[in-house]
Amino acid sequence: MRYSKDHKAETHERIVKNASVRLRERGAAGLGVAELMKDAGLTHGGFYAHFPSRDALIGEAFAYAMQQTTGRWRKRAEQAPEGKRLASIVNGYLSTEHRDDAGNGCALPSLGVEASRANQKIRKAFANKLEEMVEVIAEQFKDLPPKTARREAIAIISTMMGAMVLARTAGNGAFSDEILSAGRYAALRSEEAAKPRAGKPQPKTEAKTGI
Amino acid sequence: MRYSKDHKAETHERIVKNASVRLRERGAAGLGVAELMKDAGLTHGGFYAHFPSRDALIGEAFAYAMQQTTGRWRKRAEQAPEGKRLASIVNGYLSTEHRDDAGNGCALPSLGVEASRANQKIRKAFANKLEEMVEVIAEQFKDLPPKTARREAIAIISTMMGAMVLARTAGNGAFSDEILSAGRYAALRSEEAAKPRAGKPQPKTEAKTGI
DNA sequence: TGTACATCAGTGAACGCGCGTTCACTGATGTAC
DNA sequence: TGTACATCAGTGAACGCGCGTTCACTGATGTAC
Repeated sequence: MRYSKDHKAETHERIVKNASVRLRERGAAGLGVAELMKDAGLTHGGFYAHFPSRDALIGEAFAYAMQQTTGRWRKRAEQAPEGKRLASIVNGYLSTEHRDDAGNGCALPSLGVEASRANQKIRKAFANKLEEMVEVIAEQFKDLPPKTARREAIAIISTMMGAMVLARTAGNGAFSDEILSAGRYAALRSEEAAKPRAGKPQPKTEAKTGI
Repeated sequence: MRYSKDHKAETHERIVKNASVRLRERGAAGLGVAELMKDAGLTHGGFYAHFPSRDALIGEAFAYAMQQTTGRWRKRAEQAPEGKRLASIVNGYLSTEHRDDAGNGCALPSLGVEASRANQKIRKAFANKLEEMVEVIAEQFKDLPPKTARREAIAIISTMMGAMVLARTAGNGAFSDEILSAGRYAALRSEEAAKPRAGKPQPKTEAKTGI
């Protein structure tokens, strides 16, 4: 059979999107070429008309997951009314829906560790996307000096993604819900504490090692 | 050859310990039976005299990593002088040494995601160890009501492990160091903010979804 | 408008490598007598 | 004290399955004339 002009590109994209969901659900070790092609309604032989190798697809699937993630952060930051943006991001992030749907969720908790073990190309791309996320959050702290705003942003992202990983590890019962709740609390408190306000001293504890 | 009474048990333990380091470094997908036996100075055929299957070893390696992790948390909490315990834990955790030696480090950032994808036995064991870690940290907040102390503990652990994952993803340059620093700052600020003190209102932001 | 040919996304059988697993064997030392 | 036998942790060749990859082929539609 012969197909319309964009047919191949559409198929390619469908394979990558499916793979990106599976990648976030199960990690790279859980991705089989045959299964991915079946997901896309094809047989495994056609795979190499789209990708030079399985590794190449995994690279694209990583990239897609990361790009989708940063896009969503931006979108959410833009759509929420000013002053409630961080709360909107944090509450959406540390939700049971997000916890229970890793495949369509943020790439940081599902792929961060794997990215840190991957080849340099993936690591570098991942670090770049992380930088973007830091900037999106840092923009919510316009009153603070840039370095301080970045510090706040990094802290919030760390807390959110850490709580998400722990919540998923704990399953979906009371303990897991407690983790999500504690994470929301801490991330939003972070925001409170960071707002410079008359008469409220900045915390004095500072790092002792590692820099 | 014939060996001393404890020889087999010692070999078994050596294999498990090596595997646990490799597991934290590379994840379960990176563990090959032949390589692990070579690490222990043996040939691959003898593996099945020690373990019924590769999966069984991975289970033991998981358990060892988790048990070692909780043991260290306890030890560090006991050894530091009162009042500096949390700072000691946080600064030790979010150090470049820990970042650059995942194989001998905390099981949460290296194995948490993988545990959440593993079989129920590993998941359950992992969640139990996480509970222990929460309790170790919660004990540092003796002044707070138990539920609040747990919330603080969970927040600190989330921030620490999240920052560690992100720092490793970012490599070992300036951005990575910045993440460690921001994590230490936030985790220790969390401690400050949690201490009930006259005239200082508790933060009012509360979770909206997910519980 | 109709016919012959080219194109190329997709098919499915087959290959081959890596790796988990099996198994007959080894050989040093402990035990029985 | 010496001899025969039992034990069993470890050896290394071989098996076989899963899975990534290759390749000759298909067949519907576009293009040339």
